[in-house]
Amino acid sequence: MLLMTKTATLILRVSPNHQIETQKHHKNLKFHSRSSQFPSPTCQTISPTRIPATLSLIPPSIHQITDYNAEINKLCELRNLQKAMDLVSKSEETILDLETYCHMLQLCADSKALHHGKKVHNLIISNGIEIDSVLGSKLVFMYVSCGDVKQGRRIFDNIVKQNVFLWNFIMNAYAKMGDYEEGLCLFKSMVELGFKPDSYTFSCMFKCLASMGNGKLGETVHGYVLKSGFGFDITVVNSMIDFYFKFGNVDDARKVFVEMPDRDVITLNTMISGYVANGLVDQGFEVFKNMIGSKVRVDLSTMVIVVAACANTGVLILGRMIHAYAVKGEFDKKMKFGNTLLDMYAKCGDMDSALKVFNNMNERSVVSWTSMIAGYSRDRKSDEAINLFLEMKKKGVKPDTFTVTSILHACASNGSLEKGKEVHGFIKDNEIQSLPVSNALMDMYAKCGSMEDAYSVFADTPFKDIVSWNTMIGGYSKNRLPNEALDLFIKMQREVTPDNVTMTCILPACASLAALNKGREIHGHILRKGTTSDPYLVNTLIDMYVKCDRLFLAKSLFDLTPIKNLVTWTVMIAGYCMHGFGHEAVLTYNKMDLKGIKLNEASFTSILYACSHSGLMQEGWKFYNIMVNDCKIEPKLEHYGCMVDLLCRGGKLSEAYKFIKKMSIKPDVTIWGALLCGCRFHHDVKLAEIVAERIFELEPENMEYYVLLSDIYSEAEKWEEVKTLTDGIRNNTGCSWIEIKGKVNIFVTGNKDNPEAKKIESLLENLRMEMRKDGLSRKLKHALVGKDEMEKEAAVCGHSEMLAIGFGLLKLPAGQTIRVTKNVKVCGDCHEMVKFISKNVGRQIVLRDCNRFHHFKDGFCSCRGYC
DNA sequence: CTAGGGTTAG
Repeated sequence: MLLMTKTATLILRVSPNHQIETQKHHKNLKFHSRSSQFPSPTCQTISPTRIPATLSLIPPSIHQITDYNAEINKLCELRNLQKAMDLVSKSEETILDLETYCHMLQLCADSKALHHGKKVHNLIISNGIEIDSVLGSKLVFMYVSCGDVKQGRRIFDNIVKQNVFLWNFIMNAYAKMGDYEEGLCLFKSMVELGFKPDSYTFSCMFKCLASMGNGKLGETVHGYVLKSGFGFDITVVNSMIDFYFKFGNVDDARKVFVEMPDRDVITLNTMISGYVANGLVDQGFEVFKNMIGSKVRVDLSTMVIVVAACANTGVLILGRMIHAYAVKGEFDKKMKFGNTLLDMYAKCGDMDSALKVFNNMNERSVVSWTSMIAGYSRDRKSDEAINLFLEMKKKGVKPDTFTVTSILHACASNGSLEKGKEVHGFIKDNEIQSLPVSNALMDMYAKCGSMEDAYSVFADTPFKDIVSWNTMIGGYSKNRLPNEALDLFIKMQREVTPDNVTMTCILPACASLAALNKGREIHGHILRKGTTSDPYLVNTLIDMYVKCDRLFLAKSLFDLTPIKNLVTWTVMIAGYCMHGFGHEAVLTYNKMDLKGIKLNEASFTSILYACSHSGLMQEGWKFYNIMVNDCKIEPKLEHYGCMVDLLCRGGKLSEAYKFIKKMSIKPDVTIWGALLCGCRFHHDVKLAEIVAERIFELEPENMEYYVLLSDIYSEAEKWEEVKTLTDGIRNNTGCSWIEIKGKVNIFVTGNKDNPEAKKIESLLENLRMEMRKDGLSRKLKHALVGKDEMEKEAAVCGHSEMLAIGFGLLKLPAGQTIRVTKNVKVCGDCHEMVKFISKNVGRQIVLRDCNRFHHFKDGFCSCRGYC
C-alpha cells in the first residue's frame, strides 16, 4: 500500500510536464516510464487499463500511445521479449514511435528471434512507416543477427542513405557465413560509391582475403591502406599481420610487425598464433616469453593461444608450466582458459589431469564437455565418452555438431553399431547437421561394419567433400569390399581429385584383393604425381606389398624411403613377422633402435599380433620383453591378448593360463577367450571348463563363448554337456551360428538383425523356388501344421539354421564346406531343404545340432533320416 | 583485429 501511494505521487509529479515527445526527450521518457509503471517488481502487475485514471490530465488518444511506447520500451529494457511482443500485437492499430520499433528490433536481434522480428517488420510496413536509414539499419541488423542475411541484404540495398557502419556490418556478415567473395564485391562497390573505408572495413577485408587465399589482392589492399592513411592504425596493421600469416607468408608478417611503432596485446597474440600456425612453435613461445614482464601485459587470449599451441604440439611439460603461471595470474578461473587447458591435457594423453581441470571448473560450457568427450574418444575410452555424453544431456547441456562428431568417433572405435544408431537418431531428432557430422556418421557405420548404412548417409549428403569420399572408400577397403572401394574410387574422380589420403584408403583394398597389379597401377599413379614424400602414403604402400605377399618389393621401397617414421619401421618389422621372418624382424628392430626411434604401444600391438599369427614364439617373447624392460611400456590388454594367443598356438596352454593369472591388470573376456580358443584347438576340455567359468562370470550374456564351449564339448563328443549348455541358451530359442574368418555369426530364428538379412532372404527365396520346381516343397510339413504352403515355406526360410547357411553361402568362397551349428534339434523341413541345397549349389554342408553331426552332400545326409 | 572443442589415413 505504501508503494502504491509513492507511485501515485511520482506520477503526479511527472505527468504535468507532458513529456510525451519520446524521440526528443528520451531520458525523460525513461524516467517517466520507470517511475510510473514499474516502481518495483511488486508493482509490475499494474494493468494498463488502470493507468489512464491516474493520467487524466493528458488527452486520451495521446496518452494511449505514450503508454504503449513507454511500456514496450520498458519491457525491452527488461529484455522481456514475449510480453513486449504481446503488447506490440495489442497496439496494432496505433502507430508506435520510431524509437519503440527500433528497441523492438534490437531486442529481437539480441534474442535471435527472427519470427518476432519479421512480425515487427510487417507491422512497420502495414502502418506505412517510411524506412529511413535509422530504421533500415535496425532492420538489417535484426535480419542479419537472426541469420537471415539475404533479407537483410535486400533491405540494405534499398536504404538511400547508407553509412560505413552498415557497409561494414553486412560485409562482416558475409565473411562470417564464409561467402568471402560477396564480402569482397561489397568492398569494391563501397569504394566505387565513394564511401571511405575505416579500420573496421580493412580488417574485415583482410579476413576475407586471407580465407580466399588471395595474396595478390591482399598486397594491393595493403597499398591502399597505406594511401588511405591507415598505415599506422594498429587495428588495421594487426589484421594485415594476421592476413600474411594465414597466407603462409611469415616474412611479410614479420616485416610489417617490425615496422610498427606501437604494438598492443593483439599484435603480439597475432604474432604468437601466426608463428604457431605456420609451424614455428619456438618463435611463438619466444614472443610469449618476451611478453612476460614487458609493458604489454599477457591477457586471457595470450594464455589460450599458448596453451592451445602446447596441445597441438604435444608439449606436456611446457603446458604444465604455463598452467602454473596461469594460476598465479588467476586465468585458470576463466572458462575459456579452462576449456583450452583441459583440451591440452587430453591431447597430450593425460586424461587424469584433464578430468581434474574439468571437475574444478566453476562454469562449464558445451565446449568443456566436448573436449572431455573428444579426449576419451581419442584415448579409445568409449564407455567413458558415452557416459559423459549421457551425463551432459542429463545436465541440460545441448550437444552441438562438435559433440556429436566426437561421440560418433567413440562409437566407431567401440564398434558399437547399436549406440551409433542411437546417436544417429538423436542427431536426426535434434537436426544437428554439418558436413563433418555426416562424414563422422559414415565413418562410424563403416567402422561398425555396416557399409549399407554408411552408403545411405553418403547418398543423402548433397555436398560431399574429399573426406566423405575417402571415408567411404576406406570403409569399403576395411570391410573387405575391395570391388566397391575401387568402383567408388573411379566415380570419385569425376568430381574431385584424389589426394594422398585417398591413396592410403584405396591401397588396402588392393592389398586385400591381393590385386597386386591394381596396387602397382596406383603406385605408378603416385610416382607420376611425384608425391612419394608423404610418409603416410609410403607406409601404406609398404603395407600393401607386404600383404600382397611381395616382401621383396616392400623391402625395396622401405630401403628407398629416406624419411622413415615410426610407422614405416613398424610396418616393415610386422611385415617380416607376418611372413615368419623373425630374424629379419629383429635385425630391422636393431637398426631402428640405433636411430634412436622407440616403438610405442600401437607398434608393439601390431608386431606382437604378427608374431602370434605366424607362430613366432621366440621373437614374440623377445619383443614383449623389449616392450616391458627397455621401453618401459606397461602391457595393455591387447598386448596380453597377443601373448596368450602366441602361447596357445604353440600348444602351451597351461603356461598361457599361468601367464594370465600373473597379469598386472584384470584380464577381460577377450584374454580368457583367446585361451578358450586355444583349448578348442588343442582339445583341452578340462581347462576349457575352468576358463569358460571365468568368462561366464564376466559376461554371462555373451553368447559367443557358450557357443565356443559347446563346440569344444561336441568335438569331444560330450553330447550330454552340449545339451545342458545349449538348453540354457536363450530359453531354448532356436539359434545357429557359423564361423567366418574367425568371427562367430549368430542367428536367431525369425530375427532379421543381420546387416545381410535382405540378401540372405532373397537367396533363400530363390533356392526355395528352385526346390518347388523340383517338386519337393510338398514334403514340408513339420513347421506349421494348418498354415498354407507359402507361410510354411516362409517359416522355413526364417529358421536360424537356414539363415546361417544362407549367410555362409554368401560369405564363403564356392566349394568351401559350410559348417553351421544349432543349439537345438534341426527341424525336419530345414533338413529337407538343406539336402536340396547341397545338391543344387554343389556344396558340402555340415550341420551340427544338439544331438549329432549332419553331413549333407549331393542331396543326401549322413543321418539317413534318423534325426 | 587475436583466442577454446569435431570428420578421412598404418
